Amino acid sequence: MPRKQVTDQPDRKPSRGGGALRIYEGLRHDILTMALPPGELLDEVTIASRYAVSRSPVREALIRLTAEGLVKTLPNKSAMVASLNIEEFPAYLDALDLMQRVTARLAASLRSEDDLVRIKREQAAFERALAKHDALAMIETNRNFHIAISEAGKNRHFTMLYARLLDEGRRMLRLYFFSLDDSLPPELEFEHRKIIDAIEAQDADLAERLAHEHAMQVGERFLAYLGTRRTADVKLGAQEL
Amino acid sequence: MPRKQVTDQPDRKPSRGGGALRIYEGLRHDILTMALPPGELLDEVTIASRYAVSRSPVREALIRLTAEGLVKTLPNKSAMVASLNIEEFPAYLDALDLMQRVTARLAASLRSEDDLVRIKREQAAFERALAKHDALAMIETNRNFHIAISEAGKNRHFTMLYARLLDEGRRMLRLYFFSLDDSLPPELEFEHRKIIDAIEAQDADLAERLAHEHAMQVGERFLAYLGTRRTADVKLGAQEL
DNA sequence: AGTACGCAGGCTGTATGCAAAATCAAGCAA
DNA sequence: TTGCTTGATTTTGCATACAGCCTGCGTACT
Repeated sequence: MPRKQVTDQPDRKPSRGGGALRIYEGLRHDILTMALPPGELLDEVTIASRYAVSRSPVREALIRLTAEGLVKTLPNKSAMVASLNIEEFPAYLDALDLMQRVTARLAASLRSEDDLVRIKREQAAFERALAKHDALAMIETNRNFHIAISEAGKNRHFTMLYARLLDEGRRMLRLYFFSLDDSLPPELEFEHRKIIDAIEAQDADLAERLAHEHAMQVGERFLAYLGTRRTADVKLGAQEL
Repeated sequence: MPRKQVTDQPDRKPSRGGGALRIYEGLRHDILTMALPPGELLDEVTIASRYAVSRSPVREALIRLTAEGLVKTLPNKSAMVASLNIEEFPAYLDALDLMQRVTARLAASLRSEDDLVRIKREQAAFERALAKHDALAMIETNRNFHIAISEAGKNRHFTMLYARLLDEGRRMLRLYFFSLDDSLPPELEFEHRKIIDAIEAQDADLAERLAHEHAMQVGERFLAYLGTRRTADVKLGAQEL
């Protein structure tokens, strides 16, 4: 006879209500890691069969992702993964900079001891990912580090926008890391640590300035990546360009 | 014989896809105007019957509203209109102030002539609503005025957060206007005009300062409203308090 | 040859059906 | 009276059914 289930975690039924959430998180993860590249078509029946559910929860997940801006949908047509528009990069960087500055400043002023230990824990996770050259983990832990700072600032609205910006950025960072072959300029680690020190010392002005510099650094690195020309030294033979 | 339809607007079928949008906009409007007060239960079948559709498009609308934070939903329970949490007011005001400042500054720097005429058009609509003592129209045109400024700043992310904040604020303003019996201190009109002038003159510093003062004014007015005690001078008879 | 039309297939938007979960009330026990 | 259990009812979450829109291809016509 079938033995009684004691631990209820292992093969517990998807507990009514978990379906849509599972798909939402799955799609979200795949989009942010670029497993689903920008422009990829997300037709409902394909996704439904992939997750072994009906179209209803898929639809719910797509609606939520659309509301977050990660998915675009045209009426009566398939949804698709939102593309990252390079022409919006300046505006993106402006927004990221401002949020980074304001969250760092607020965190320095309002942090509790608990906030501090959480920030340090996230930074430790980031450094572990860095040591392992695990690009995906780096991106995710970097995001979590900054979110932890933002939450120490205790302003829901700033945290929400900042989280959206950082998630949007995850896809750009993914491109960047691809180009770096999963190794990373370790300055990021030191920049993070200096920010932590400023927050710990409750020096709001310093925290803001460091956060600003950090944002500028990230922006410059990404621009430098966009500037890399891998075919510049390829000899193209006799024809003149 | 039935005459041929030439104009296709009048009784055109809800054109497949309009259903969910109609419900979304309807609910959104009712929530923002407090026709649906915070905490109101939104059960799907009731709404579905009210809009004469099935539960599917209702569900879509509720999901979208939930993603926007206007509706809260607990698993396996009815959705409800999100409550405005008074304890979050300081954080709200911080966010509103920052967004107002940054959008005004950007608008002053980046505005085009078209932006300017649109801003002035929205302001004209606001002044008309003001003259008519139409509280609902005032609230809506005020929002549109500020959104127009934000869009002149040409940063999608700021505009998005700002729009959310202003919409959230519409519900608080509604309370405020209720207390004022639809009359409004006309300083708002002059504050708006001064901001427009600064944007027109492309004086970013001035625009930011005025926007900041405007935000502070609105915050103070709302706090003053919260401070009004209408029963303070009521004689309660013999019993000592 | 090139274009317009039509039809079939696929996909989305909406409606409906069904079962798990929650809520409520009555009944029972303490 | 109070608290707990139980059954009915309501409501959500998911599955399925159906209908309209879009696409693509084939065919006929210019």
